[in-house]
Amino acid sequence: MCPLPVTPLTIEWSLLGILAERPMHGYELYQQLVAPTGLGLVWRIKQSQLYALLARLEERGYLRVTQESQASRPPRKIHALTPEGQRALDDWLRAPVQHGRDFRMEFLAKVYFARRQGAAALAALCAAQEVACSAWEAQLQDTLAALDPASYEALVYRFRLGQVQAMREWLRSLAVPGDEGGV
Amino acid sequence: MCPLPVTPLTIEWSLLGILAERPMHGYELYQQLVAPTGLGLVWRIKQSQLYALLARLEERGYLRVTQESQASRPPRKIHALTPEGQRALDDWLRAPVQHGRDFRMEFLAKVYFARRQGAAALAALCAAQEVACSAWEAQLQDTLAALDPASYEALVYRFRLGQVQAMREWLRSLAVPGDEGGV
DNA sequence: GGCCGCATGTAATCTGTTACATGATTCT
DNA sequence: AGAATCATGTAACAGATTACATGCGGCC
Repeated sequence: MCPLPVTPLTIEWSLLGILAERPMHGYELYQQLVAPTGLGLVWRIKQSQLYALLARLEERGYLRVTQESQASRPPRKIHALTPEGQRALDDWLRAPVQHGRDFRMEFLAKVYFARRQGAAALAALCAAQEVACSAWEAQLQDTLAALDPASYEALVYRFRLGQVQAMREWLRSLAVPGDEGGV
Repeated sequence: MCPLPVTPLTIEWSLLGILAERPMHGYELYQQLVAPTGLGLVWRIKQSQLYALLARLEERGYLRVTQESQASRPPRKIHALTPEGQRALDDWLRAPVQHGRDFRMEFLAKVYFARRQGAAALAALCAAQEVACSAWEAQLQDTLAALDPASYEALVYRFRLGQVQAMREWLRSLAVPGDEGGV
């Protein structure tokens, strides 16, 4: 129904994720997002940008908005996921990230939502990501083997290798403990 | 002589770094930058953006530009560092990065230039960065100790801790080998 | 004849940041 | 009286990305 610029690719996924639990108005969503105890730890947003993103998500058909009047307060706009929004979110949640640079924010956000869905969802996500990570590692090892070990390139690849190995170790630590209960 | 928006904070440093070795025109600079054997590995730029950045650096007083006419080719603009540009570059090169997120691009670029200046410059940079990293690590350990180990926050901090530890290990590996010769 | 290399950019678009605007209510 | 909370945004600016523009010379 619109040009639909195909891919949401930032913090917008987190908005969908929060709205999946229950519909909310913008201000409340913002409170959730900046809470230092959860997602606010990995993704930040300005209040003014939030309203812009919500408008975009609505245009894209991922959200439906309804107004709720209040006595002596500005009316609230309640944002709810549409079926398309839900499906897009589910797809995103199951997919591993494809680049190391997307780990520290995007993947940690996925983990945030996967945990809320339960231990099985989390385990599936981690398994998928582990596959991706081990492919990266193999690729890095190969490239590295072909390089002069004293070159700048080799040094860069050794750095990336160390980062990826640390990611994999952390992924394994997620799977291990009796870690299914806590929020 | 202008408003001067204070801080260059991206790939612009790399432009200054390359021009510090010798003055160059934009097109040649671009070739250097995209070479897959060097900086092109960590920082990418579009050709059209390069010209915009060069203009900005000139306005800021870090570069001086002179034209060089050619027979039957568009004239070249040769960009050379000014003393202010050189000083800004030196300051940048000596300073460690202050956030983990700046490691994979910005710090690796610093290493690229520090290596060209010699083993001493590289060692100094690494030592400074090691101090910063060990402070991050201590901070993360402290925060982590105060958290419920089953919480999302703890999981995030454990991830960051792993990344920082891998950075430190890599920093140590840079200092070790007989690694002063190869460009 | 057509494409690649040389060498420069401009224009349009998109995204994010900063600052400001509104206006009632409740807290201190 | 003044500040903070609730709840929405708009406007102006800064930055990056994408696409397009120009024009010659040499190579296949």
